[in-house]
Amino acid sequence: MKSSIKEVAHLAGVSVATVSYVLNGTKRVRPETERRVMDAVRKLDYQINPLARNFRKGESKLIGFVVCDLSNSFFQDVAHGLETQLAKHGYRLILIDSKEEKSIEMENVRNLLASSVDGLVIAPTTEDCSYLKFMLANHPIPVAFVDRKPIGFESDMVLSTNEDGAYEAVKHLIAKGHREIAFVGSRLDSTMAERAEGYRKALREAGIPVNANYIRFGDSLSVSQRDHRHGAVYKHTLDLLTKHDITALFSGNTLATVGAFTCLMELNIKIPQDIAFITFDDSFWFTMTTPALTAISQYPDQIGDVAGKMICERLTDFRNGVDRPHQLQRIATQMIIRSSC
Amino acid sequence: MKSSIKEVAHLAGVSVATVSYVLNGTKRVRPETERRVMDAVRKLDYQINPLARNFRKGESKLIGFVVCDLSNSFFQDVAHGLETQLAKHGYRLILIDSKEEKSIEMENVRNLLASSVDGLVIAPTTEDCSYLKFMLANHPIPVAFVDRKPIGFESDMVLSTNEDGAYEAVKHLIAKGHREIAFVGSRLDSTMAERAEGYRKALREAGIPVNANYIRFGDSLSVSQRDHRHGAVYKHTLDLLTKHDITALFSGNTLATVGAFTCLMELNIKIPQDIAFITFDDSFWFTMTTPALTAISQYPDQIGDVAGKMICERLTDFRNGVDRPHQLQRIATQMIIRSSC
DNA sequence: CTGAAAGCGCTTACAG
DNA sequence: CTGAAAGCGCTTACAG
Repeated sequence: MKSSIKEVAHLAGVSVATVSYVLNGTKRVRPETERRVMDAVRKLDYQINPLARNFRKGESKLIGFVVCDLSNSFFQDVAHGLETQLAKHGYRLILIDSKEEKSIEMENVRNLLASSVDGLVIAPTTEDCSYLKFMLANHPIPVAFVDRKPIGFESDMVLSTNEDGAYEAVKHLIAKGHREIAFVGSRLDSTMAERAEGYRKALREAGIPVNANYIRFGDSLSVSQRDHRHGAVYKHTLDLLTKHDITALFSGNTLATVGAFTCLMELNIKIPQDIAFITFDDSFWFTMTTPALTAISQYPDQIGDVAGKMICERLTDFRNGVDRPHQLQRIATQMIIRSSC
Repeated sequence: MKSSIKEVAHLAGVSVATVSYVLNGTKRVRPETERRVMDAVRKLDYQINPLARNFRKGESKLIGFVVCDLSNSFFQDVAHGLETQLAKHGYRLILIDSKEEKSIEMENVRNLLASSVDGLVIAPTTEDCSYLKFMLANHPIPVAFVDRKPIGFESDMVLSTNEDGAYEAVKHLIAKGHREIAFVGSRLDSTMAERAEGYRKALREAGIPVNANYIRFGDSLSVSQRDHRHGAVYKHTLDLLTKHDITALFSGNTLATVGAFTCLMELNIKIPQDIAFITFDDSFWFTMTTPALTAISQYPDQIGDVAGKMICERLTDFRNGVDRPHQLQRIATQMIIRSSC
């Protein structure tokens, strides 16, 4: 069975304190002593008991990632980048899905706090995150938000350059001669608002009047990509296509693209001949459609990576009692031109 | 700050043992005493310290899921089902990606053991899992395998009905009049072998000779779906299409479909007119292609769910000292007919 | 440079 | 039905 520090100490002929010191490098010991300890460790195949250590140090080495919608591959990629970054610092990731329900998100945070995670990364379902003020009142731990801006709770954030990316997309459309450009998003939240702002900015700069009727948002009742095929965005697209004279469509995210593209397919509208199409966020299957879709690519694992760094920095700050102001980092997007515009 | 069981005991005027008993329901106490304890708990907003409890009980309440390829949405769905099931039993999931590298998988298992997970679910990168015998020698914990059969280590498994599903797919093709049917898989492993066997069985039953040259497997050098577009399966498909007279193609998994379908698109081959196409495993984007793809759907969250149940049963078995034989469960697949055949 | 000892917050035989 | 106490395996002031 597993051996403990006591047996190591006994075999090495030293105290448990000394064993702890050499194992953690937390105090200088004589080289000769260190050798004896390490020999004993090897002989017994000793491994530190993390349960005991965590308990003693009052940390779990666990970071929770509360994701608004885990079926969205964007967040899976964020999780991947986050996990990799955290592993470098000896932390593990616990992933948990909120299924776009605020109540589930709150429950998730509560559970995670109850299992004493050392930090939290949150992709919030909605902007209102004031509940965190209460929940974290007694156990202040670092929190970083990704993808969406919270309201009612100040903390670190990492987001894509939503406005710039959208601006670039629409500028590209305008350069191709389009003036009747519509924007569809799966739902109006802070992120989609930023993208809509980039859309407006590009139009304004080109002297094209902004038509409020060309800007459409869905509801967010459903979370599954399957359901989005004939969801609110599908209907908006249908309306835009049949009752308005648009020549180009800018989709605010992949979820919206699922609905918009399904509509385009069903109406048998030729892209880019009949309509130009561009979408924010890239997915690997955008090359398997006919035509392949031009997209503003985000870098989700970079977002996760940066969020992980922020959390780890905060954690060492906490230990050292330093307190830095919250920061917001933006990860640059990039336009990938394919065949849809 | 956080209060401890001692303060609760003090406030309630009882011993810490009693508090522990009522909190855990582990011994009968007088209703009156229980009330006093619960009052104190409420007054202090006391929450049990899981770090201390885990340490004391020698468990972490953590289950590790070591995934051969986390970028594959199939496994993300398995993880989702697993997580949901484990949560019901008070366990949390730690997800970790092996990127289809055996050495990373072994490293992951080692790390997870070092953080003392209570159980392990593994989607192995390759069949050889004999390393587990050594790693688990000193800390025997329950292990369940998903999706792929291991060799060299006996444990519980949950797999899809690969042979039956493939058989059904090929029978469907035969019923449509096809006789020159090729099979492509991303890589030859136990799962793909089972699917190939279903393919052969359907042919044999229909009296169609099995042409060994019609069965192709890729290598597994790359993990990313993007790279599979022009990977080994792409080349096999190109060869089958240009040098052989096949009329139908059965793809063994989504990764293979990425390569095969890309090839079909690039050669501008009309599906199903020029060639019929069916694939094992379903993905939501199969409705966004032209045409929509007929698929043998798997139920990954059910796989995860069952694996979770198995682990939890083993865990209670361990505690009670019972030892049951290992079991293999199969989750049924279902054919979803769309427009590609 | 090293050790004896306290203590982290629980759970659980054991005694009454 | 309840409590006093041991002990899980570490880390860390403190003393020498």
